[in-house]
Amino acid sequence: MTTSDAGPRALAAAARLRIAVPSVADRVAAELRQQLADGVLLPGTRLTESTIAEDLGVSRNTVREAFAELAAERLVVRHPNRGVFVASLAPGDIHDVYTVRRAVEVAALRGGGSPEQVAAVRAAVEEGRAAADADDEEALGTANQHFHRAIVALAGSRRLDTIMSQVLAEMRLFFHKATVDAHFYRSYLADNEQICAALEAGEPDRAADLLLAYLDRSEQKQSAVHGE
Amino acid sequence: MTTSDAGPRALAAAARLRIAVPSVADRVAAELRQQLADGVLLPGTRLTESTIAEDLGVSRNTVREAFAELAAERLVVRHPNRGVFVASLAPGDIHDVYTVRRAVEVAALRGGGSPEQVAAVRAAVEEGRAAADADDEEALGTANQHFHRAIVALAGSRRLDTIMSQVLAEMRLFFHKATVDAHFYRSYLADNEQICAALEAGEPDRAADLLLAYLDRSEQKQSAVHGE
DNA sequence: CTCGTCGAATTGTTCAACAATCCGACGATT
DNA sequence: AATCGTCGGATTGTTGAACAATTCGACGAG
Repeated sequence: MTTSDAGPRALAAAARLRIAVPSVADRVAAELRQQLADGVLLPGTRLTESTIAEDLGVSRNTVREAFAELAAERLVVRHPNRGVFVASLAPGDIHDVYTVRRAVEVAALRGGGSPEQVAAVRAAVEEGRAAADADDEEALGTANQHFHRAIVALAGSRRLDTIMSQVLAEMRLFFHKATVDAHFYRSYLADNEQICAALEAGEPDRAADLLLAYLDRSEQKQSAVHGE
Repeated sequence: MTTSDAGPRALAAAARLRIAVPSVADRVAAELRQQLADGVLLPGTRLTESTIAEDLGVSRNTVREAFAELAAERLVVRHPNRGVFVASLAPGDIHDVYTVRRAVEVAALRGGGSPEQVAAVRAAVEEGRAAADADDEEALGTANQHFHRAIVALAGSRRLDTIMSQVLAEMRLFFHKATVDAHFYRSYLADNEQICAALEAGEPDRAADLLLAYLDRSEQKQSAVHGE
């Protein structure tokens, strides 16, 4: 046996270290998730099993499993016997999503957090500031997500983290309309700074109140942009 | 065409009314969920695809789809190439679950709620009282779940409701040990009554504080029962 | 006693087939 | 002309079989 074919062995080693190599269905789901986040697939778009199976060179059954993953994350909806469609959020859904965010983020923030966790929040704030200086709207958006993810991470709960991830993924679905406004995220910079400062000052309750006000404002903006 | 074969047509009618008839995979998932809740399948048990496929008279692929559903709900875990196992919660997971409950339930309760929603909470309290009078431990447990579900329902958020449903489903997985103590749920009756009363009195914040204390106590009890 | 190898069992994935369902188009009836 | 039923194509839901990849335990060599 020669040493030239490092492929299979490297994968096996990775599997042992990382516990597992992602399955094909997982990779398909990841690819679709990416396209959803990038806005390649817009809300309401129909996803045909056979088409995607061909495009990605996998079996229709595998695509089906990927759909199950995405449906569980609410990124797509299944209409029995009709197909799966990219999820589209109604005005009511916007309020619903923000209700979850208020519950999760405020609770996490109110609990304070370890110095390292607080430092992560600070890092996200600085990341946003840097993006703003560079006029990089895209980086500004992701920095904002990092900020809110860091806040939830304060609670140190795996389940809360995944809930937040899903909510953010859902929001990316209908954020594309909003990002046309270049000043959209920028207005949040000051809020993030204030919240972070309050947290660092050992006043998590005040920080939580600020966050609550921020979320209410954000919801109003989103609702305004999104139809009535 | 005769009128004797009402089968297919009845199903079609149901489909039109209910939007859809549950798919086979959904029914398989429901069956497994039931067995998990009933304690027929204990944590750590391995679920073999072919066995379940035979037992339920469905295809292995369909079982696979059902597994995907359950995995998304964290009721089972997939070990790649090894199989799926009934999820078992470590001590850390208990705290994790209660962290989610504190975030979700307290936030929902603090928001108050419509008179009908409050009435639903009251109904759950009375349901528990009746079960206690009848010495029906099982009914007492489900009444308790109804109570907490009703609290979350105060927020009127579909997403929060499903999150709560999943958390409760997870808890049923490791509650079987605890229910040996006949007085386990009974001790919660007074708490529920107090919380409900505060809510009805228009003091949601006080109710939330009571609930918070209740959840902390509940977590301690669970941790004590469950290993260290 | 440790290590490597072999083999059985199970999972991951594909493929092909068929029933059930949906949807649009076409045509008949009023 | 508009409405309604019917038909046919396309897609999904589900099955069954097949095969590669992987795991795990057992067996045997050193």
